[in-house]
Amino acid sequence: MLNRVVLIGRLTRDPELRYTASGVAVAQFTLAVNRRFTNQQGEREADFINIVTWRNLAENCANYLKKGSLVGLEGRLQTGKYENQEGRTVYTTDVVADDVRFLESRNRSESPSDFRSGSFGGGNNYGSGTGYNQGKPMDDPFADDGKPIDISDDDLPF
Amino acid sequence: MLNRVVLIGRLTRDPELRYTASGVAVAQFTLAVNRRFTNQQGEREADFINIVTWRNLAENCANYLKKGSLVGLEGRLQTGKYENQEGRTVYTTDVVADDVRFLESRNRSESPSDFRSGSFGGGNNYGSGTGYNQGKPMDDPFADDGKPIDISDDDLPF
Amino acid sequence: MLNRVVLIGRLTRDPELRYTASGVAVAQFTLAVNRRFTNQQGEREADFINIVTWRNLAENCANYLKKGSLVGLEGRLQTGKYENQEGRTVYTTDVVADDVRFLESRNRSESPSDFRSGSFGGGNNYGSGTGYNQGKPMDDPFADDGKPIDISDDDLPF
Amino acid sequence: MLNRVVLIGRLTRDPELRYTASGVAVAQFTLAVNRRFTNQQGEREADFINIVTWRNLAENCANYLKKGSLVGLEGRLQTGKYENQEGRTVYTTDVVADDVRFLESRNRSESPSDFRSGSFGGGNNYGSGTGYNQGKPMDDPFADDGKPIDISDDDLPF
DNA sequence: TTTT
DNA sequence: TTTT
Repeated sequence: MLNRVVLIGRLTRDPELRYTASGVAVAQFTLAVNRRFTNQQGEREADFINIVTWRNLAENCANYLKKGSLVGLEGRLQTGKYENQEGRTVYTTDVVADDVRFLESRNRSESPSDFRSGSFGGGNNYGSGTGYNQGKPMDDPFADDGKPIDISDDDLPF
Repeated sequence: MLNRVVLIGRLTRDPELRYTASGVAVAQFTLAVNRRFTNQQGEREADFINIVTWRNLAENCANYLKKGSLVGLEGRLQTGKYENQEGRTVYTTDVVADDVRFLESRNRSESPSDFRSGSFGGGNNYGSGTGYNQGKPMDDPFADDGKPIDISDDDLPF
Repeated sequence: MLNRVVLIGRLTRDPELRYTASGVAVAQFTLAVNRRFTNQQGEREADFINIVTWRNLAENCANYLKKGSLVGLEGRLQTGKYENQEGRTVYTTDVVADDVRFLESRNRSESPSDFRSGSFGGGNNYGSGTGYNQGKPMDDPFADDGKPIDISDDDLPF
Repeated sequence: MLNRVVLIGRLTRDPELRYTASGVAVAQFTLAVNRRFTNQQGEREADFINIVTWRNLAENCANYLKKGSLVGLEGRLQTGKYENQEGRTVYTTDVVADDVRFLESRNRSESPSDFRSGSFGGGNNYGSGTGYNQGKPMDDPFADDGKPIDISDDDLPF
C-alpha cells in the first residue's frame, strides 16, 4: 500500500556507514526536523527521525553529509523490532530514504546536489521526459541512450 | 521544517479514544501498511505504524473506523520517549494524522468519506475559494456525459 | 530537486493506452479528486488531474482500471507545452505516476491491489530489504501491549 | 480526497502579489524544479510549476522570496479553466501552497525559515500579520538579527 | 544519543 | 515567459 515520507531537516550526527555480510552499504543517521510551533514553554522542539539508506546512496550520504547538514529526503516508513539485552522487545520505526538532496553547499556558487537510489538494471525508472502527449514529441525518453547521468545508476535501494 | 507522511493501510484494531485532562479527544490506532514486495520466504510483510489523531478527527475516527478499515491518511512524524518499568528510555515514533479518508463504505452507493482535523473554529483553512487566476472552477473537461460513476465488476490483477 | 505528488480519486474515463514509435506503452487518464470543502454555492468541486503512466504500469492501468475506479497514486509533476491549431502555445501539467493502487474490488473479501512502475526488466524496484538494523519484521506491536499511553496537553499538536 | 504535493525548487521570477476585490492577498510565482535525469542531449530539464499562495503566506512570499530563491513547499493541485481571447478554453493546473520554506539565507550562519498559510476565516488573526514585517528591509529578512523568522504565530496548522 |  |  502507499507509504511515503518527505522530510527536510538537519543531521544530528555524521552518517554511520556499514556493510552487510554480503557487502551492501548501509548508512544511517538521524534527522532533526524542527516543529512548526513552539510548545507552552515557548521552545521550538524537534522530531528526531532515524534514516536508513542503502548502496550508492548510502555511500554518497557518508561522503557528502555530516552533522548539521541540511537535507530534503523522500522515503518510506519501515517498522521492525529486536530483543534488547534484557530480553525486552524494542520496536523501531525508521525512514528508508530513496532520495536525499543536499540543500547546502560550502561553496555559495554551487547548487544543491541530488543523490538518488537507482533501479536494478541501472536504468532510469521514471518516465521522465517527454511526455508523450505533453508537448512536442521530442525524443523517446526511454530510448537506450546508455548515458548514465546520475551517481545512482547502479543503485538498488532495497 | 517540512515533515509529511502519506499512508494507505488497514487498522489492526479498533481506534482507542481518550481525553486529556483538559478534555481534548485523542484517538490512537495502528495501521498495517503492506509492503510492495514479498520477502525471501515469499511472504508479504507489513509495516505497523502507530497513528494519533486529535479533536474532531479523533472522534470521527473512533466513530467510523474499526479493525480492518481501509484508510488513506496524511500527517507528520512525531518522535517521543518515555521511561519503561525498568527505567530504560523507550523511543517512540508516531504519525500525527491531520487528514484521514475512509476508503470503504458498507453501503455500495456511498462514496468514501473524508475526515479532517479542523481548525479551532472548524473553519475552512484553505484559501482556495475564489480561484483567483485559475479561472472558474471546472466541470470535468473530459467527461462525455457527466453521468454518475457506475463501477462494474472488475478483475483483480493478482 | 524534490517533486512528489500523492492523490486519491476516481477516473473520469477509461484509461487510454498507446504505444510510442519504439513500442513503449503509455496510458493516460484523468483523476477527479474531490475538494475537501464546498464552495459558496455549497457544491463540492473537484480537481481534474491528467495522469500519465508508462510501460507495465500503463498496461496494468489499461487492463484493470476504468471510468469510476477509485485509485491512490504517487508520482511527479511534469510540465510541457505544444502549439495548438492557431499557433498558440498551450502549457500542460500532468502527473507522471510511478505507483497506482486500485482501492476497490468487487469482491469484498479481496484486498485492494497495487500496481507499480517497474524497472526496465519489470523487476522489483524496491526490495524490502534485509531490515538491517530494523530487526525482524514485526507483528502488530500494539495489539495488546498495554503500553502506557500518557497523554498530556503537551502533546497537543496545535 | 487526498491531494498533496511536495516540491523543492527555485523561483523563476519574483512573486507577484495582488489582492482580490475583497482584499485578500494572493501571491503567484513559478517554481523551476530540475528533473533528476538529463535528456538525450545531456541537458538537465526542469518542470515549471505555477504556485499560488494566499493571505499571510502570500505576503510573506512577496516580501522574502525573489527570483532564484530556493524553497521547499507543500500544497495541493488545483485545476481550473478560462476562455482566452479567441474563445478557446484554456485549462490550468496550479499548486496552492499552504507551506513554504525558504531554504537559503544570505547569512550563512542562519537557519532556513518557515512560512505557513493561516486559516481561512481568519479565525485566529491576532495582530495583523501585515504589521509583522513593516519597517523591516524587504530584501533581507535576516539583516536585523540572527533569529529565524517565525511568522506563523497566528496560523492554525490545519 | 540529538540539528540550525 | 523560465531557476541554480
